[in-house]
Parts: sequence; structure tokens; C-alpha cells
Amino acid sequence: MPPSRPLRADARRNREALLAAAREAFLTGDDAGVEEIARRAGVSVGTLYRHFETREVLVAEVYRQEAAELCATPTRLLAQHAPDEALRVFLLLLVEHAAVGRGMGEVLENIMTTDSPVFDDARDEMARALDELLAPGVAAGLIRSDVNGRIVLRALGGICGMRAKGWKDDALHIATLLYDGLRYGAANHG
Amino acid sequence: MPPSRPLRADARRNREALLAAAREAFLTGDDAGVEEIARRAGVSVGTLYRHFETREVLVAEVYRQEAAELCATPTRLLAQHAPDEALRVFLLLLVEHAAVGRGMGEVLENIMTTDSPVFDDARDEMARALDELLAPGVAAGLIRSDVNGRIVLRALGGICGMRAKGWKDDALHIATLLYDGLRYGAANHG
DNA sequence: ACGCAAACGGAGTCCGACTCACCTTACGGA
DNA sequence: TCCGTAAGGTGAGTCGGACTCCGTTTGCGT
Repeated sequence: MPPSRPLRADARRNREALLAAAREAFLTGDDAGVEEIARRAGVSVGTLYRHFETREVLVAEVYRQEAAELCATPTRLLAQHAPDEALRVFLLLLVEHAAVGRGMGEVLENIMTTDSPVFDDARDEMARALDELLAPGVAAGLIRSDVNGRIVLRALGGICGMRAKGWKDDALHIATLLYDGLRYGAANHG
Repeated sequence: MPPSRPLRADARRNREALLAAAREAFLTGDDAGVEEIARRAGVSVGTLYRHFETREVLVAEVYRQEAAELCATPTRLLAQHAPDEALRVFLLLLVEHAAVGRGMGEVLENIMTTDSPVFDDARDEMARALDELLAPGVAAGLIRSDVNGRIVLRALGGICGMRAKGWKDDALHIATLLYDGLRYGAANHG
């Protein structure tokens, strides 16, 4: 049920501006405070808090859109690759995605490693996308059957949260380890 | 070079008390602030900061001791198990260790996924311990050769940072995936 | 045009890490 | 044994960032 009454025009504009400013801030990882985000959006903190209960909710909202985009790729990958290869490509893609800005990685980590209801939507969506990616691999005996989207999601969380200097190479390396782990117990593995 | 002059008696006592209070607070995960830790140690914040530059340094110091204990186990495990089994047991042990208190997990995550010089000692020590554990497995063809302690450490970081409710089961599951990933490319794998 | 609910502004509160100017005390030397 | 002094301790205060509150402004239905 969408809000009983549509937003007033100025309110909708401000909401958009806030999301845009927040996206800019979070994805480039310049960890701006709420004050700064509001300023860049041309509104006051009060307005920011009218639209988003907490900073975290704003973060979640920004990221929900990114996640939606990411969640659309499994279908595309499955159309172009064998199930196991599609999974491998997706894992690497995720690391790339987290690498765009440090902010992104932190949000991904929060989505993946916490229970926070704020991220429920994004989490469910991504788990579903991963299930979609895993199922054909399992069916084909390329992927072990004792895993599901949620587990893979949680396993990826750690990778995305890495904050060390040479983290991207390490993350790719670890994604490969995880991928191989996912194939290890498969019917046709070897 | 240890401090040019030994600590005065009262200073040493207070330092001990602070470490004890901090250990208590961090390992039980009741995330106490510096004020509270100082209070429990029977000193003021000023004194806390005389001994530890920042809260993080205090955390690091508390954890260095835990890490040292953990780092001693690989040798013991190798004496009792085949190299690959020793590695498996160690990974599970680490999850148990992180489960003791939520605080511990967070510190482990920081050690593993950041570059913070504050944790250099603990990190080096743990990477060395893991190398010690990996080497015989690689030599025996049971573990793939393209990994090292640092990589495994970073991979584990994510697991330890998990804050969700049913995290421990998931963590064990993921540790298994990682373990299998580490065996996947081994000479004798299959 | 008018009224008013919806939305906005921004000074102010809260909270936790951290600082600093001043006070206290251990302890080595006379 | 007592003194000088530097090491050590104290806690009110600063700082920064998330969040709140209420007086003011404004879109929009009538």
C-alpha cells in the first residue's frame, strides 16, 4: 500500500535531491555526514529526517536501487554462460561493484552480514537472485546442493567489507576460493 | 626497546585493571564506552588515555593476547591430525572463538579486513600461524598452492564480522565452503 | 483568494570519543 | 627520614555527528 496521499510536489523534489546527494556521497566513499548530504541537496537536516527515519534508512534506500540493478544480471548471465560460469562471473562482478566506491562495499557488507530489517528488501532480493543463479548449476551437477542464496550472500559479505589497501586483488582471489568451494561437493566435480 | 624507565607501581596496577576491564567488556560484547571501562577499572578516562592512545589501541592490546593463544594451536593440531584435517579443525575453532562474545568477532574482523597499523602485530602473528598450517598441506598436495596465510585470514574476516542472529551455523557452513575451496585445486584433490 | 495540513528550517540536545590544565603521589637521593 | 620532582591521575570540557522539536512557510484543494 503506497502512501495514502501522494507526496506534495516540493516534497517529492527534495526527496529526489536527497537520494541523489546521498548516492553521490555514498558511492564515492567520501563518508559525508547527514548535515553535509542535506546541504548538497539544498535542504536542511530536518527535511532529511522527514523523509528518512535514520541515516541508515537513507543508505538502505540508495542501495536498494543498486541492488535491483545487480539482481537483474543473473538472468542475463545465465542466457550467455553455462550455470557454473555464470556464477563465477557474477561473483567477480560483485567484487567490481563493491570496488566502485568504498561506501558501496560497506553497505553491501551490512546487507549481507546483519539482520537489520532496514535491509530486508535488498537482502531478500539478492538472495533470490543468487538462488536463481545456483539452481541451474545444482541441477546440472556443477554446484554442490547444500548451499543457498542466503549462505552465499553472507559469505560474500566479508569480501565486500574489506577496507585494506590491496583489497580488490585479495577479494577476487577469495571469490575464486568461494567459487571453487561451491563446486567442490558437486555431483560432477573434479 | 621496552620503555626507557619501568612503570611506576600505581601505573602498572591501573594498566592491568584497565586491560582486565576492557577484556571483560569486549569479550562479552556489551560494547561499553571508554567512560564505563575506566569506571569499572576504578580510574578516570584521563588515566585510560594515558595508557592507550585511542579506544582502538586498547582493543588491539586486549586482542593481541587472545590472538597469541589462538596462534599457538596450529602446531598442536598438526601434531594430532593430517595437514588438511588440521586446517579444517582450525577454521571451525576460529568460528567458535569468534562466537565467545560478539566483541571478539568484531575485533577479529578488524584485524583481518583492515590495514590499520594498530593491528599489525596480531595480523602478522595470525598470518604466520596460518602459513604454518597451510605449508604441510600444500607440500602433501592436499591444499592448493596459490594461497597464503594473509589471503585465508582476509577470507575469514568476513565470517567473524557477521552480526546476524543465526550467524554461527552460517559461519560454520561458510568455513566449510572455504575449506573445500582451499582443497579444490590441490594436486591430489578429488 | 483562503485555510490548513503538509513540509521545511535550523538551533538545540544527546552521546561518545578524546583533551588539557591542574592536582597528587611514588620514589630516588641527601 | 624527608624533599624535590617528574610520572601519573583527574574530570570538566571540547568536538563531531546523529537526531529532535517547534515555530514558520507553502502547495494545493475548495
